[in-house]
Amino acid sequence: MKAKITLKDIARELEVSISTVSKALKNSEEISRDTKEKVQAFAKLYNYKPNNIAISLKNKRTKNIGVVIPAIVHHFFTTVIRGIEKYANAHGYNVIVCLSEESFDKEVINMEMLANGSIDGFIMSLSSETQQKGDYNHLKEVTEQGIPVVLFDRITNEIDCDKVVIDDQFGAYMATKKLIDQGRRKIALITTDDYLSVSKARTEGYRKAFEESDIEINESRILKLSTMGIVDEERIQEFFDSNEVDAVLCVNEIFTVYSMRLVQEKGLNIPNDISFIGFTDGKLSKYANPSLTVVAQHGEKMGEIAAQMLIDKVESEKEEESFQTKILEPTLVIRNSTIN
Amino acid sequence: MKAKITLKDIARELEVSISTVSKALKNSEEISRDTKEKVQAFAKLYNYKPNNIAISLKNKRTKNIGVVIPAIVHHFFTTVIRGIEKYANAHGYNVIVCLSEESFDKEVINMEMLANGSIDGFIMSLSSETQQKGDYNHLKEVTEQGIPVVLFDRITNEIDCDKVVIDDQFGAYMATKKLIDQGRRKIALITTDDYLSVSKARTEGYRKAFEESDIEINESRILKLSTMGIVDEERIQEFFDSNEVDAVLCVNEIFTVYSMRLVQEKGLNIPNDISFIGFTDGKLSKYANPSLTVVAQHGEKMGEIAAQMLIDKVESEKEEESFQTKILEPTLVIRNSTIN
DNA sequence: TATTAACACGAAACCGTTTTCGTTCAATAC
DNA sequence: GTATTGAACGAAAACGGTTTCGTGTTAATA
Repeated sequence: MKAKITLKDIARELEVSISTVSKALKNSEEISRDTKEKVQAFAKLYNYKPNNIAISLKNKRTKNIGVVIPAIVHHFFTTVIRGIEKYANAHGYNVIVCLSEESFDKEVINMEMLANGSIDGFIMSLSSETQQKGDYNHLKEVTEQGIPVVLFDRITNEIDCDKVVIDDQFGAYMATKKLIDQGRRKIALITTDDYLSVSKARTEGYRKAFEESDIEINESRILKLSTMGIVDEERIQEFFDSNEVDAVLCVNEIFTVYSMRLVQEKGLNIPNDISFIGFTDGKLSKYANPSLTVVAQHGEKMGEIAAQMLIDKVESEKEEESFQTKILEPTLVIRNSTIN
Repeated sequence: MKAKITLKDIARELEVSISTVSKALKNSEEISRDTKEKVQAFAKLYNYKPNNIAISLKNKRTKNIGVVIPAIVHHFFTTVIRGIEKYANAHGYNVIVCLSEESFDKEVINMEMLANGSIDGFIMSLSSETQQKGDYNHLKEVTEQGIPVVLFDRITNEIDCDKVVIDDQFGAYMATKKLIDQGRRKIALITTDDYLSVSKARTEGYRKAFEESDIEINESRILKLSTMGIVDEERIQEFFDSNEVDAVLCVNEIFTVYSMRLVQEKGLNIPNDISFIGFTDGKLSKYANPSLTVVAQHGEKMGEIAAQMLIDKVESEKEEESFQTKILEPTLVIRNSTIN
């Protein structure tokens, strides 16, 4: 086991000072050509690599980004991580991922762990419990300490920071409108409780499309399910047993594919008897049978933008308190669960 | 913006030395009750939290685990991350995730970035390009430096370290055997090139089941696809056009669901005309239509075990060079793509 | 010959901790 | 009254770098 070599080791071997070695490796003008070559050759030979921790301590910069998300098994979040990774790595940053598992406490603990020097900034999406409680003190604390934060997807207006979201309301509006235009009138909405910022916006978009077309909404056609844990299959079953619907808009992939299978088992044909539109352009949608028409959220893009915003803030010297909210346009990906 | 408070700040305010503050906060016997109370109260008031970076530098321990995986959009890997996170967080460790995107170069770069002090150990699954090249020098280097490594799923025998895998051969054997027992004889295998350790093992299991039942294998029923990029839909199409099969074993979810839709479009009934078994018990399988019988890999469990093995090594003082390979048993999850 | 400037390098502070090893002072023992 | 002990605290080194500010040497200039 050959231990890592340090500046001190090189200095000792070459009988120069640590400062000289440090400067020589940085190709400083101060150091003679001879010495530089000697030091650099030696460093290369012994595969010297500076210790990141020491550098972090000195510059008060870790080149690490903390990402706190509610879950990782949701396709949308994994695509966002991918986007973050992509941009961050290209700019020399590492990504530390922490899962809140939709729990307020875990979110707080994870942030505290990371906030004490481990990272230069946060990219996060709020846990549903946090949004339900409406308690954002942990976020306030880090921003007050001067740690930049970028919120994405599940955001809050109570915190002043950069944000990236898609226009969820428009996405739902667009989808609902399409269903209406195709002559559907009994359009169900399967969503989650309103405290989730995205679900609320999507519900609004759904309502807006109806209002604009002067169609009355049948409130019993709106089903609100819990975000926690597994899908409440029984409630979905009941819902379809007791409601007549000719189209369904769902706020995530799982709700959609599960519902689709249910109505197929009842003997209905998709999309002839009933149309489906989901949110998130993931694999479930792509490989569903029939393949699913969805509102694409462009998670990877979102991740890249979030990373860019964060790194910009981290690397900008000035302390301007100007925050922006980027709103991405969702797009409708037409597949076979709607009439073409 | 209130900046983070340090030991020095506390020391100055309270007119004691830094050492005293440090000891007081650790409840050292050396410090008088009075002073301890004073210091602790002050620290609490100003929400003092020690700087992780400084501590890392001092103890040469970061409490960070580096995870390098080929991709994150595969359900299996996300479940493993989840397991790692779970165990790691419970033991005070953070998880730094890096994606190699199946690229050898990215794998090397990521490891080098992390190996210079950022992490205490690695948990990783090899990129397909790495397995293809058979070049493991980057792994050798970190192990020689004394950094513990745990390999999972896609492993190599050329590196001495702890490993966690499922018994892929047995998994494939079990699945194939089941199909044979149900009277299927024209069983196709859709897999990837043999350089992927897992694919190789699965192919062996497939062969073993045939040998044991004294059935000749029709080599044209084995389809090898690339791991890179997207699914080669054309080759799958051709394959089914030119081969007569009554059952299919696929080494991942995507291959399976795509093939299923294809044969359904050709008018075949699953599972009556043709059975399907896939690998990985993910959402695609669960929500496919019909729901998919799979060989479950227990990714979360795998992640937990990997994290446990790594942390054990990291925290064990002694330098015993003993490595173990944990082999998890896969289980067959029976759903509706096979005859019950 | 004395002054000066450029050059090449080293000493030391610093980042924020931990920890070892004094040191001071008062109380006790002899 | 002196030596010993222990309690309570501080100084300083260490972790591994970066960076500022000397400093000694040499060569060019006055």
